[in-house]
Amino acid sequence: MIPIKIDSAWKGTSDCRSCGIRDMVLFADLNEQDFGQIHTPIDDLEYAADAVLFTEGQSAIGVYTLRKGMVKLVRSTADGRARIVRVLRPGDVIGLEALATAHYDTEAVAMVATSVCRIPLSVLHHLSANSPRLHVRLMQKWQQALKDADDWLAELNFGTARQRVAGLALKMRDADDAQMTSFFSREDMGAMLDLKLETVSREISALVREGLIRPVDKSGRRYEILHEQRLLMA
Amino acid sequence: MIPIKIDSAWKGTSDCRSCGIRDMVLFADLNEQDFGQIHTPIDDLEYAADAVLFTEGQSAIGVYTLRKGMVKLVRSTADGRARIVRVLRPGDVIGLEALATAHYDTEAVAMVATSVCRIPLSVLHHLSANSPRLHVRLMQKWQQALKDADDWLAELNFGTARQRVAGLALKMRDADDAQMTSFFSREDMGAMLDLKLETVSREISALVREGLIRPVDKSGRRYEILHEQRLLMA
DNA sequence: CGAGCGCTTGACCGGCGTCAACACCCGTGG
DNA sequence: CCACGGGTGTTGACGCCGGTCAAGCGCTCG
Repeated sequence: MIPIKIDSAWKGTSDCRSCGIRDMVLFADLNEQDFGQIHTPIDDLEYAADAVLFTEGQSAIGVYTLRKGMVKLVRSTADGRARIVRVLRPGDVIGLEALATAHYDTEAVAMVATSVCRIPLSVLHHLSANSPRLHVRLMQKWQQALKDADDWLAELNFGTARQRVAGLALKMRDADDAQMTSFFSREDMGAMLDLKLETVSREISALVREGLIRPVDKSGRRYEILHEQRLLMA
Repeated sequence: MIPIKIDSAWKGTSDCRSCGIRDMVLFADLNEQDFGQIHTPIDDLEYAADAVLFTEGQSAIGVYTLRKGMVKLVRSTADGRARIVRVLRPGDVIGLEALATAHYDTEAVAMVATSVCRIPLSVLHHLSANSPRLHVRLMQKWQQALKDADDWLAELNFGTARQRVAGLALKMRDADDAQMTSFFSREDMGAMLDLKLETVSREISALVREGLIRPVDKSGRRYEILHEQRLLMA
């Protein structure tokens, strides 16, 4: 059994008013009056790759906003296999379910060095009842999470191995540069796509050989998309 | 191309105060004051099997509560295949996403004769801001929908054909009688589990042959669970 | 009673899983 | 500076699960 890393660090409390990604996140359109109602500090936290933010079933402290990095949501099946249900990226909210149940439904693991801020449940409960602005944002985040979940099922877990890998390449494109995309360890990709790591590796090799994508590093994590149309077609 | 059935009927307006399944639904703990704020009628509707409640991308009138029957949520992939992402049962909410976007993200189709009530968006927007009781319920429904979505991905779309069919049998057990379970057309089951209908049929036959389940009708839709433990194990 | 649809079953084939060898990168220590 | 070792990714050989194609069966409903 490999010990679980909890390589994390507290980085101070956040001043959300000056947040660099505030326009993407829950607090996007709060006003001064709303901020005045926040009486519990919001912590900034950083996690190393493979660090665990929280585990499945754990009781919840707060809800996280992902500022930088990537986080995978992992479910363990009854017979012990691990399934990655989604990957979250900057601007996404982690652990929304805690608002309803005060427990996390899935395990959350940083895939690279990651920074987040953690908003206490009490703050969100108070504001969601008293700030229509947060209320609307919250609804949007729920809707986005549900749509993402359905997308993963409908687009990435349906069809041939080739279609799945191609689909993942397209889904994981950089926000700022649509030609670049990120892959993960072949094992993680397998857990996302319900394929074995050897199959993932083979399909990636095939896409490279046929000129649809091109590796840009030696670790097999970053690729350039050369032929978007042929990736879409399968 | 098979024409889409829209075999539905308006059955009057609902008096939610006396709803038979009120304790399961959004309006469970509204008080008289809350009901007083509902100024738009809530319609009761019935749909025949295969009738379409709404299509993917359609602009939304309201959010539905499923009173009786079963509804499948269907996504169409880029290359035209249909994927069933979830099946909803009595007490579930249909089309929650419309609260955030005023559009439906998936197609909803009745699988059997089904009755629903439709709550106008305006009513929910007003009440979710003014009734903390509805607010809490709404959050629970979002959380449940997201958990269901993740469950489908992690439990029913992972592993061998046998595991998937067994998993579906367990998931579709009756609410009031855990020994009984419902199946669907073999084609629909294939679209849920990412299997071909022949494979679904073969796996069901195998489970019957081995004595884990037993058919109780001639149409292949209702089965008795004889050996829950062996279904769980795969 | 016959047509049509959905379910089952069989034979065959191909894609993906399994097992294994090998390549490559990188950190460590001689 | 190179030798070594472990971890990750790639590639090959082979077998099996599930897909494909097709035939046949049993309901239901004209």
